[in-house]
Amino acid sequence: MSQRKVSGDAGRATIRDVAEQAGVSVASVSRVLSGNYPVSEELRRRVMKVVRDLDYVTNAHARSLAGGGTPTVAILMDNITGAAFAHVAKGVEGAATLRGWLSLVGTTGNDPERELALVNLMRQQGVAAVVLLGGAYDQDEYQLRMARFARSLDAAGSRLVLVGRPSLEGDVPATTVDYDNEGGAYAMASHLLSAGHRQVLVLPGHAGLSTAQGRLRGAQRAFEAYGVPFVPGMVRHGPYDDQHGYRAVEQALRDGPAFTAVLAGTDVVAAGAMQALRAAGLRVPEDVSIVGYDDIPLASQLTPQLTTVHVPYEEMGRVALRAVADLREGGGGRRKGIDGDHLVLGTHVVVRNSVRPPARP
Amino acid sequence: MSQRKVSGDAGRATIRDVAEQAGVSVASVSRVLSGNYPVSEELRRRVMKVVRDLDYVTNAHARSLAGGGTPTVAILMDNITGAAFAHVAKGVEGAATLRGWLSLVGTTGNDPERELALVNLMRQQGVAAVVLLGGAYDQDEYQLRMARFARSLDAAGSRLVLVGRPSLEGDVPATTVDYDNEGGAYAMASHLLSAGHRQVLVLPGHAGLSTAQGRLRGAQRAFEAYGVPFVPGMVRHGPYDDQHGYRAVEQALRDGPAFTAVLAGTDVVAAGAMQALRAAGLRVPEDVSIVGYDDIPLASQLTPQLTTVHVPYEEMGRVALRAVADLREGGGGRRKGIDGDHLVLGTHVVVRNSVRPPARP
DNA sequence: GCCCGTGCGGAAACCGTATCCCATGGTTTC
DNA sequence: GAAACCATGGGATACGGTTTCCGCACGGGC
Repeated sequence: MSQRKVSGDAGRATIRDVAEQAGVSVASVSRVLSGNYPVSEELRRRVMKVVRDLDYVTNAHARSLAGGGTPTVAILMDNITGAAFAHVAKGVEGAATLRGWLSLVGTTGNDPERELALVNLMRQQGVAAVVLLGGAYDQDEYQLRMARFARSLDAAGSRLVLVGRPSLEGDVPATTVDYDNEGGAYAMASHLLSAGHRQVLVLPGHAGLSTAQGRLRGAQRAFEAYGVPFVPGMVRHGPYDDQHGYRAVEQALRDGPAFTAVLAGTDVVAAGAMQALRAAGLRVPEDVSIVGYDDIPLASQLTPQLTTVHVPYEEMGRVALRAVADLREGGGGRRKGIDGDHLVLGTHVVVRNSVRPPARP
Repeated sequence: MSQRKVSGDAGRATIRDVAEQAGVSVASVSRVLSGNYPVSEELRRRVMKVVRDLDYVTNAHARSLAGGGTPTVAILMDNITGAAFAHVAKGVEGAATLRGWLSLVGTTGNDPERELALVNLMRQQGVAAVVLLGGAYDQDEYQLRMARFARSLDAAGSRLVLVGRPSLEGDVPATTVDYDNEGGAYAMASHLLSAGHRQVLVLPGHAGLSTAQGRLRGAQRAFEAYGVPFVPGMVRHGPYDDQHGYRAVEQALRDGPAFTAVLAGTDVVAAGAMQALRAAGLRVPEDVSIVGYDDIPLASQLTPQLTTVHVPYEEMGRVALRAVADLREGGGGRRKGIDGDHLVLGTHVVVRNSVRPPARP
């Protein structure tokens, strides 16, 4: 009676167990399972029967160690419950699954420490790519931190992908997938201006956030293009949540300035703004027009349905994954600076029912 | 000049590189890093310096293989973008991160084949637990399939956790985390009935879905308790999306029967219903009352804010992870049938502004 | 001054799989 | 008929860690 391993004990069956029970060598089992080596029909049958009997699955860790293994992509974001992020994640995950890749998910809660810890954790896992989602605060420090991440991942044969974040300056091994944030805001503001609005309450988001800054710039440019003075006092910064939308509108209604339209930084902010207007007895869009940004499902679930900027979040996720997959298959040669490092997708205004020309007072 | 490995080549540094450069043995490096063995301060300093210099991280696959490794939990769901699922996922992920666990995510797209493939994939990964989210169709076949999954995972030292799904009959090694679905529906329907509504359009969801069935049963029981006949013709089955809510209401308004309130199966369905009512020129709640289920953020973003049933999704996620973590730490002894295999969390009605007593015609 | 206990570092045996290299037996070719 | 060849299967090794077992050096107590 051998000391090796009590048959039928807990824990999973190994390839050795299969080999032993089938009366073949370990190498043969491996070959049957991976199928990249000619084996006789007889051998295949014998092995597969034992595999089924033992309900054997290969150990992914061992396989990875030995060189094979399925590639894994890590998705890191602030918060899974954000609709926009969730759509990007869906895009990444879907594209990953399509080519047999695995997806890991981690949330940073907007904490640089946790971000660092997670990137390191992913590096340990030997992921093929780390996808970082969402806007960034504190630009200068951000650039340095990301550059470190990028080089560190690159050294480990992995790749940093920035989605919806500012791309990196200098010669940094990273891929950026972005959308025309400022252009979308420009178009959205133009839509309001061309409807005749001149007094627009602007809620771009948190002042330090890169996406908010871009959306504000786009709006400003539209005002300039229309020759309408852009009054800084009409801008209210704050987080991307409905409470901020509510409070900002509530306060503006109480303390001024007067406005005939609200340009919200996201659909969620617009939802809050809409509630505040209703609470004050104002009708949308008859009394006040309102527009959002992102085009998440919420936008079409509100009444009236929200005119907003469509951002192809899910496709950004797919594109991000495709980019790293291509890079990985395209050959190991570092193709620094080649186009494909920075992809920009278009945005467009989706016209629904939340905008009307301003009422003549 | 050794053939071993060209220093500075691509690929990550190994523990051997660190040992060599620090002039110590591999074992010492391992001991410094895992910290479960006394080492001198001098050694620690020397090793850590090289670790930083080389930007070394341990190889998680190798570590797992050797016995250690960070536990991983797999979250499998239909669709990441569903708000309710996302909250559960957040709960699981948060609790996992809290104890240093990793989270894998996969989406099944409601395809049993993909579910099977994913469960196998997770088994290969050696995950500590597989968490399956969401209601189930086709009860009898579901029971068999899950029982197989459960046993298969159990044999591999892993654990199946069902969240918001029917629990398994018989002696199956699985954990279920559920909420009082039927009770919530009972309370919600009672709320409408006690406000005086007698003609209620019921949109419970897809006829074959376990959650929809529970919500319908709860509503029925409430009608019985109030002595109000439950008219099957007032029930409209369909998917959990806003289009279904819209169409069902639109059609009922056109073809009858008459109703003074809508009992929607989810908040999203309620949002669609609300739109249809508005489109028909009816006011909510003055003309028609409406209630939802789930209490996702959407519920409080609609106007009027939706009265709905709060389901503690995020906590369910946390509870699910805690359950498997406890099981794993509590000792290997299979404690079949012990309480803790089936956890049920409470639900409660959240009263907002979408219900009024019916207008006297 | 010797002995023994203690503390720490090194060598080696695993973990489970993929793959390289070689052995074997039968078939083809000259 | 012998040599070369093909197809197939087995043994050994590498992957990058962790951990056990051992031995060495050092210091204190008698």
